Amino acid sequence: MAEEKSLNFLEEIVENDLREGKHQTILTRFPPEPNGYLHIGHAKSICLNFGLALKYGGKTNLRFDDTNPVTEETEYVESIKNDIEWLGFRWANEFYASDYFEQLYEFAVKLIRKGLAYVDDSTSEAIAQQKGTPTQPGTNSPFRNRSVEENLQLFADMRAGKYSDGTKVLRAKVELPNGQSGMAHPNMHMRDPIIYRIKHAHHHRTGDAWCIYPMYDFAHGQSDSIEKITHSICTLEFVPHRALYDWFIENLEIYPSRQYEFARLNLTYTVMSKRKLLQLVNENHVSGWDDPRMPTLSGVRRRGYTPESLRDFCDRIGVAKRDNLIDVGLLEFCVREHLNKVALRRMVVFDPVKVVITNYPEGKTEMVSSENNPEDESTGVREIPFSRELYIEQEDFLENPPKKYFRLAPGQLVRLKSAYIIKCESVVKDANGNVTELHCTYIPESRSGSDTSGINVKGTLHWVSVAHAVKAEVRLYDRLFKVEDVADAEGDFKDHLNPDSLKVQTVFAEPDLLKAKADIRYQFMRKGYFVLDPDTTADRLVFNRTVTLRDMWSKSSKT
RNA sequence: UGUCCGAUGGUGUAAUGGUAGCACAGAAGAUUUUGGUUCUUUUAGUCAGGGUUCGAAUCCUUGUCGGACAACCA
Repeated sequence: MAEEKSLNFLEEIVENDLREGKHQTILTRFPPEPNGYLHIGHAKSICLNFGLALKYGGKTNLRFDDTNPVTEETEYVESIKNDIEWLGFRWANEFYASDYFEQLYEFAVKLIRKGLAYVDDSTSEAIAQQKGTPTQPGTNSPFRNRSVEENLQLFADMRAGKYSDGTKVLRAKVELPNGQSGMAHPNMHMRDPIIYRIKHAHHHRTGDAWCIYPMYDFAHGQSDSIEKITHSICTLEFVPHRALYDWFIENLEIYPSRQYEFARLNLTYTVMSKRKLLQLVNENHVSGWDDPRMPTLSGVRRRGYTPESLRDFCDRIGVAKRDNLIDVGLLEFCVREHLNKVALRRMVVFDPVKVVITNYPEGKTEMVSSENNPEDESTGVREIPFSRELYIEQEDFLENPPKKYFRLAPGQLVRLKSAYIIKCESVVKDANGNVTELHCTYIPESRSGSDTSGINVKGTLHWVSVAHAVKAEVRLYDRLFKVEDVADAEGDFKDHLNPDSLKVQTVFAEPDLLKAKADIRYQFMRKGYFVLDPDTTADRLVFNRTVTLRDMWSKSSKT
């Protein structure tokens, strides 16, 4: 019997609605504004909206919330669609809030007719003034009591382009239950909110057809309603908007979509706001939106994260209404877990020291075979050239090793992965005392697969044959920020950038990596998971480190 | 000083009046031709006070703490 996973609060709501017959099926939507790139926080929302529909046999629309022409561009539309598909989801319909401009306009007219909206000539400063503060009630606009006819005419004139930007707006006219002006509403959003503003701007889809555009509050809920979205799921900062959301639906007498809010994702050692990410890009702290250190979907994709691991992550973090700060270690766990199963093992030496096997014939090369992935036999084996001169990692040799050091040391034995057991006989140093070569002997009968030596060694090292080594560039990434909770840290968030978040080095790889492909994941044995970067050219291989391997040794040896 | 939302191990997330569980992280051990993987074991929690109840993480109440809200942004 499979253990049943408990439901999150949204699943409970949906199951209740279905059980009580409130809905026969559910319809959700993912509503990005095309003014930036998607990040992991959006992935949580995408997995939630699409996941809920998938789980309960419903559908999900992709709807671009494109009501502000000055910040929105088609370029973003394309990247957003690409990211959602990459994550593995398919939308039922591709819609745009701008598809509904005409209908939204009619909704506004209806509100005016009902005496629930008015054209206001106040300046934006005056309107801000009228709003009051969270602790003080607002005051009425002097234009609040214009007649329906005048408002109708003025609003039509706004649409017709008779007024310049900022000179007039359409405002909802909210009344309190006791008949008093809504400007005294305890919820700031209910204090006669602006619902249409004049912007003589070119829209990415409607072009110059409009010079008035609806505000978010007058577009989102109505768009949900038009599409008959059953569950409109958004983040916590929209909680105070819900009263308005419902107010419009009620007064417009349209399909009652319902809004539900969950806590957005926060991750340690990074930032998750479009504004801050944009700043990192514009000020060249990163190479672009797809810099592998960025939490954008394009960034983590380039970094080598898989859609599977991201979906798993979103599944594990859960959904609730309390603020949270997820340990980025959980994300790393998810990607390691997936990559461990699919990545092909390869050997790459990062900081080489030469090993000369003194009893191995000069000029001889033999091929040893090694499994591509011990987790998946179907991936088969590959051949690796072995010869007299090899590179191993500098850190795999210590002249004076501590007690539980399983690697190479004078007189000590180690296994070279998929090849022979060797013994360190002597150390060659330069004038400065730096180790330049290790002279070793190998045990011929210890060959991998036909080992008759009877010797058991504790350590196994990766290596590459000097004569056959292929040079490559690796880009090693670390956390973008030095502090766990960047948003909570003192001062400007950029003060906390990690200066060592990127290290580039040239490494020596086994020749098979010449055949590396962008869609194949690799584990450089004992070093981490890597993926080919698009910067790769015909004569330069470039790899991004997705994540390191879990490393108990460095952890315990540090203390 | 207002309204709204929230508070469970280090981090997340369950338990819906009846044994506080799971995952990550941490620790210990076993296996291992990756100090990886895998497998055992293990540390650690209900914000505080009062109340209702046979019984409270859960209900009531007061308080404390955290967050959101005053863009012609979404």
